Amino acid sequence: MKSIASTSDKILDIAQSLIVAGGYNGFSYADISAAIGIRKASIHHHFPTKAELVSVLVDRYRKQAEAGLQSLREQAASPADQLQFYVDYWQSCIENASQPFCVCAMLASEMQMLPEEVASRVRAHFQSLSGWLTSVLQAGVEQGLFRLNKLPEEQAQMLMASVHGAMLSARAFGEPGLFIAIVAPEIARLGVADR
Amino acid sequence: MKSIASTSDKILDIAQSLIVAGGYNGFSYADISAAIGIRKASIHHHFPTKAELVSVLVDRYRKQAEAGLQSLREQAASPADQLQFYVDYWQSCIENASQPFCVCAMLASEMQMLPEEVASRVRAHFQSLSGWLTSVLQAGVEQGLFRLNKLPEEQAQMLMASVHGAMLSARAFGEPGLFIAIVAPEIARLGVADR
DNA sequence: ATTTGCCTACCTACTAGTAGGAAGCCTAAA
DNA sequence: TTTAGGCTTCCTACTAGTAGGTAGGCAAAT
Repeated sequence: MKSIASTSDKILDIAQSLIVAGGYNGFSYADISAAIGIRKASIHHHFPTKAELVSVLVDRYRKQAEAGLQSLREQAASPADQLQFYVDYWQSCIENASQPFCVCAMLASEMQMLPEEVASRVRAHFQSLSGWLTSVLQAGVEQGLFRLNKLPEEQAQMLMASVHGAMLSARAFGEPGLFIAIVAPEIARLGVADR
Repeated sequence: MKSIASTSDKILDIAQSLIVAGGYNGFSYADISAAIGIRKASIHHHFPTKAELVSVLVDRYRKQAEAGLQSLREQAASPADQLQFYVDYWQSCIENASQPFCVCAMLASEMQMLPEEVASRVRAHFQSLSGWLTSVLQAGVEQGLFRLNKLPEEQAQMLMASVHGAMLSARAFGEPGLFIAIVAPEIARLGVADR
């Protein structure tokens, strides 16, 4: 139970939800200020520049994501379950609107005009996510759970694209259920023959 | 040969490229002004408000897209070719960086903070695109070219998500070739057994 | 005694949008 | 044929508000 949340954590929390909603240019220090009842200048005390704030934010997000994915690989029974938990996580995020989009996917769409320090961190997240997916697929193949007709890294890229595209469609249509409707068949297809 | 381009067309052209790069909040009237050598106020003459400008822009984009997709269905030999031409179009756009992202996909990611008049138009594009894909898949099934294990509309949603996700990945990794690497196997998979 | 966290007060640059006028063009009446 | 009106397009000059960011002070904790 983490009852206390430091001011800088609160700043990052609200900034993250604002980025998820509207991207890098879709929020301002004034927005954060209004949301957590602190003056604009005080936010600059914690994060001198916007680029720095978002860099720290992405670092934090990456650390959380990598920890979560890592513990999934250690705890979940099989590679198939690991994938299932991964998409279930996003499904519930989207369904209850808590975090209805990946912050790095959001930022990736604005890649071309992101400060370089942010862009490189977003790229790094994409790399580590595709790496995780690749290794899960690889493990699944070795255990005879998956039968891929592509290399694991290629299949991982396809899967990742599906997940991000499904997020986008769910948002575009305003239908949260669309996410799992698109992604579920995609992962089901990896199974060998199946029951 | 359309040698002359009206001022309002030039405004829409540059606005579109700016949106593709940075989204709705990623450009300003000043940016357009600087790019085409006209004063800010003159742009307001053509498009009184930003929401109106982007609405007209999306309308124009939708008309072009629907015309293009429609003529594809009339001209391309088979449903398989139609899909191929569709992804080839985007591949070349991404490869030569002319239009390296769908303007509606870009706007869809910002859906939550778009003016309603813009949001509804973006939704409409997603609907007509998924409709086109559905009917092409349907025709392919009827001609014995495709064997789907999902309903055509479900398969169309999956395909659309793949395309948008692949655009995002290509952008995130800064590797244009990633787009076709993700999308090509996805459409190849639709074919019956194959040669 | 210094650091931390927040404040007031301010800055410059930029945002979308407005007011009003000048120049050119099209049409139609004189 | 000329001229008058109206429309289009662009301009300069401006507004109120917001952007990210800074300077300096004050109080409490270390």
